[in-house]
Amino acid sequence: MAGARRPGAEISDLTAKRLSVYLRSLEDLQAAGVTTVSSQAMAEKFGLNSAQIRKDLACFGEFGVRGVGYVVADLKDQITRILGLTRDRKVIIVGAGNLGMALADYAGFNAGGFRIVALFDNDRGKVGGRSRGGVPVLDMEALPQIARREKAGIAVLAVPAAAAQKVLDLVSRAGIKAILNFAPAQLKARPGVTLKAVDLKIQLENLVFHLARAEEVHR
Amino acid sequence: MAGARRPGAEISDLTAKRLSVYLRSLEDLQAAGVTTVSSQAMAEKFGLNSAQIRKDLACFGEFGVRGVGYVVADLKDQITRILGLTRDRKVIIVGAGNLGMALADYAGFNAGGFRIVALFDNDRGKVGGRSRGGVPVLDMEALPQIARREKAGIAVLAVPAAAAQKVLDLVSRAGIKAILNFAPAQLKARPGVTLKAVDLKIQLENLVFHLARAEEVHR
DNA sequence: GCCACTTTGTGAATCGAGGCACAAGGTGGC
DNA sequence: GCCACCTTGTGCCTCGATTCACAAAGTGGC
Repeated sequence: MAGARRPGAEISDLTAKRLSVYLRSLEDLQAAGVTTVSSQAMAEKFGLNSAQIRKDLACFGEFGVRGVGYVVADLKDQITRILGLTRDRKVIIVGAGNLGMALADYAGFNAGGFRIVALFDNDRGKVGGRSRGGVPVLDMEALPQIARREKAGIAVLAVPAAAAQKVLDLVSRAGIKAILNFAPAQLKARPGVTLKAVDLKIQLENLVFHLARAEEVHR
Repeated sequence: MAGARRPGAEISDLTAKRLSVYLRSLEDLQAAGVTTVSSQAMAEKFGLNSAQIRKDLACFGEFGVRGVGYVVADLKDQITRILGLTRDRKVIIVGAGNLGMALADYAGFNAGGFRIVALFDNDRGKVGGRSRGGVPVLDMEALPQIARREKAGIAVLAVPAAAAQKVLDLVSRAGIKAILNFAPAQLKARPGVTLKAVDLKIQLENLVFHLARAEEVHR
């Protein structure tokens, strides 16, 4: 049975994130020549509950074979399809500072269906240059036009916090519907736009919080 | 009633993350000259429920004044103390590739009580150099010694996925108890070590998932 | 000093995610 | 073809997080 989707079922974001994890694991398994895998085996591999894995997968159809498990190659294809990774996606990065430049060249970003087409900055000194990996730095004013022409679906914000909301509005108006924000600021996206934040400072502070608690108990 | 902590109460990680968000907001308010703020006002500021904010704060004592709200300066100090941000923390970064180098110079990482003392890499070609911002790149073999001498509390992993688990074990053995992992891999930390993952690929894939769903509905 | 008003702190209700346990369904041996 | 065995898919339960709603407590005006 092919791809019997259930359009009504609302998928939790947590489930979607786990699907990415499963996919990565399946790629490893496939590379290792494994052809089938049970939910139990996958669960042990990364400290999850096997029922959870089965439930996550069951959201989208019945991919498993009872008594056997899941066929690695099939499941990989299914998840790839579910996640929408069947076609390439173009990404633009706004902010050509340290972080923006590094992200532009970061291998993890330019693989697996993602391609970074341009960096944007409003600093005339940076415009016209390229990242070490060759991604061009363009003027912010060209963003709407380029974004539409290239059909960029995703924007990464690597700008200072103070500018972030303004830039978010700009890229939203340019028709981009998915945004990854690295700026340390709580932004508001208009409906229909998906906004994810990667807040490094909060992550660090959270680590310190755990450290401080551990020290306290120790005392 | 100064800092009436409740040692028994277990604090959720979600609460701790929100405290960081509150702290940032309080800094803004203080800079803007605001002296008191109500939970209601903060809630509106970033789309949260006011009861949640009050409950988060109530975990650690009674900081508010009924009928008035919270005194911005006091609350800021309290949260700073709760999060353990009263003293500086030294951070090491493992992996001097694009990402590691960028993180070393990233302003958000070298502020607010964090200081990056060194990068480590096992590539002899990189060892001996410095990041643009001046952070030295040292040999991986020196890591345990340097980490202990500098009393580094936090390690950031910016190494390839294949090496990540090994590096995690190494820094754990060096006495580091808090680790931020950027490698796209599911790692296992020993008990007593806090491990947080920032998985950029999963974030991107998650965005694509939302895009794909939106496109589907559109059709 | 008293009262109307505001906002906190918190018990109770609600909601959602994760885990358990088992019936349903498929496989391979004979 | 039948049977013992294995693993999926799923109803039910548990637990924690969020939200609601209200009594308690402080403020400012008069």
